[in-house]
Amino acid sequence: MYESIKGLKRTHRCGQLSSANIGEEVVVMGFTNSVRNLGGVNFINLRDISGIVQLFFNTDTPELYEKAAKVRGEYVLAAKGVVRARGEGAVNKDMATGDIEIEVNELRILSSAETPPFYIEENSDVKEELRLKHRFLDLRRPDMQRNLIMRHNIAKIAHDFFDENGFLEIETPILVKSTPEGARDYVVPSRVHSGKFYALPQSPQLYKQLLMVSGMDRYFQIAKCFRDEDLRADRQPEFTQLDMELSFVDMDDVMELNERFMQRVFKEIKGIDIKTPFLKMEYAEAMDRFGSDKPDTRFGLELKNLSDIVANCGFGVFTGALENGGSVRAINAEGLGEKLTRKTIDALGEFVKTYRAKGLAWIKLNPDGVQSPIAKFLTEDEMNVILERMNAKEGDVIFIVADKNNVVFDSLGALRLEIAKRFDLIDKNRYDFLWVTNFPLLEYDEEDGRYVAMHHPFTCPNDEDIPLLDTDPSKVRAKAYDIILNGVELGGGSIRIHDAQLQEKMFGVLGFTKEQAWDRFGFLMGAFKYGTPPHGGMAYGFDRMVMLIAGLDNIREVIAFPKVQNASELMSNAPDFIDDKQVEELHIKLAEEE
RNA sequence: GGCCCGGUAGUUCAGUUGGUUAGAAUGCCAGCCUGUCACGCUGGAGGUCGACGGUUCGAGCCCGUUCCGGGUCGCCA
Repeated sequence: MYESIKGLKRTHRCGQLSSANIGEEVVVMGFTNSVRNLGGVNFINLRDISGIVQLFFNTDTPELYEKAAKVRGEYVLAAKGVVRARGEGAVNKDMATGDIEIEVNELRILSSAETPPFYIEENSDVKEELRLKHRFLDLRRPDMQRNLIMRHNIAKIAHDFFDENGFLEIETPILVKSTPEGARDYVVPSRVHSGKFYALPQSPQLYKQLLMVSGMDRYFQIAKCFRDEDLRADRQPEFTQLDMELSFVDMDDVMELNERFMQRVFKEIKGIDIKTPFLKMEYAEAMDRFGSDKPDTRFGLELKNLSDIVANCGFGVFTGALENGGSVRAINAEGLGEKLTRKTIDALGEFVKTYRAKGLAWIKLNPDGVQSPIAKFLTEDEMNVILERMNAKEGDVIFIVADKNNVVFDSLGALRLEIAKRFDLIDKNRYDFLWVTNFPLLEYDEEDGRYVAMHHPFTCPNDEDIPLLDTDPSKVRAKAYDIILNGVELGGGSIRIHDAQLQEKMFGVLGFTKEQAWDRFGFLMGAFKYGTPPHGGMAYGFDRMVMLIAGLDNIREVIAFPKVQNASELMSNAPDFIDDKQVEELHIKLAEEE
């Protein structure tokens, strides 16, 4: 049963009303947040996206009172009435509209409601699984509404900012050609072309570069992207990029523009002044000092290389790692000696094992001297030089990992963050922006036995490194840059190759034959032949950006309808089986059930 | 694919060494109540202990398998 809205026009949102409206007749509509019927007088809190306002009923108007008495939680109501001040002692200071109420003279029940499976309230501690099954109810909660409002506001700033800076928003296709490089593609079978498939875009990369060839000059888009890879707290298979590309620019131009963009976002959303220019750090330095290409610079615990000191020591684990081309590196947990009990140190040892480190050596500087399981392998001299390099003093604990470089960096980089988190070393009020630049262009893929692009195959090498493509590709650095905020990769980009020959050469280094390269990317290289502006750009992980600015640590909190860990959607139950007829039309055969 | 954590009234949780009829809070339903705002008071209903199998005289608890959810490593150009 429901009543018609006919003839009623909403005049205010609930949260907009204040003592300034006293005496006005208003119409509000919303959800029933709570009912307090005292018998003879009844208060209903009505909620909409703007807030909550109290409706007043009593037995002076018996029919209205009876009707209001039937209202239950989440009923959708329209109420017409007069705003009035609450009496002395009836003011609720904890409520934004707590000094007023609406004395209702007309009530319509626009929709009744079953009792929801969980309370609609802020800071709900209900299991996420249940929230996601009833996401439409979860999104009634004020904190979720705030998150999506913030997301909207950031998107609006992006539209304004890029518009003001000469960018055009242009949509690129969702059904695209599958590209072999990079993440796994989501594919869509073609009905018209038997045996052929579209892919969903991992990013608008090729199209935005073609738009530069087209002379569109500056492009941006808030673009849906898809990658068929496993999820994380900050990763969804379907996600949103804030994507841009600019003609006639070099790295500095892209970075300067984006610093102004971030400055504007932080000013308007959080009222925070961000200082520019941002710190810039080369990839090699970031790895060396922080063991990460996205360092959190809000705290110390920097890595130090001990390889030269222990090169000839008596500890086989160290010398073995060095003989295999690895390194021995360490961090100093300054002043944490008392908190780092044997049990905690053992736990951290287990922690680094998840990053493939075989063990975690440690040196503890107790008041009564040095304590370390590896002390017996080191000469007094070696120990002293280590302590000196680590600036170690009483109360410190030094952690050492020896292995292949990538394992040392991964495990110590992660250990550094883990210690900071455990012992609360991070100033949560800081916003440390950082550009990481000069990435290697290529990395060697042991599995495939060839070089793969670290960023993507369209990234331009540093001008002075181009000759190295023929002699030592691993040494070539790229005109690539990532923007890091508090140790989280907000986005990244590069200056692109805009020359067909150089692009062809790049594919050659990646192990493509000329035929393969032209078959897959010919439309790009062909386009380059007709005159191409130098161009570059970047893309932000938009969901992640909103998450960080909202101070959250889970991306699902800023996505209206996210997917869960197995990439399904609990509310609609996607993905699901399709009709046999659909399968047939698509010319595909399904594997027999096992 | 690996590792770790979780699943008990609608919800959030407790449940001792394996032992009577599985509890609490809150929500829900009914009655009373004219200034509440976590309204109050009285009463009531509400359970496939994720599922399946095993051990046992006896399983929410132990064992195995499996499903679901979370975190993470691999993966994510």
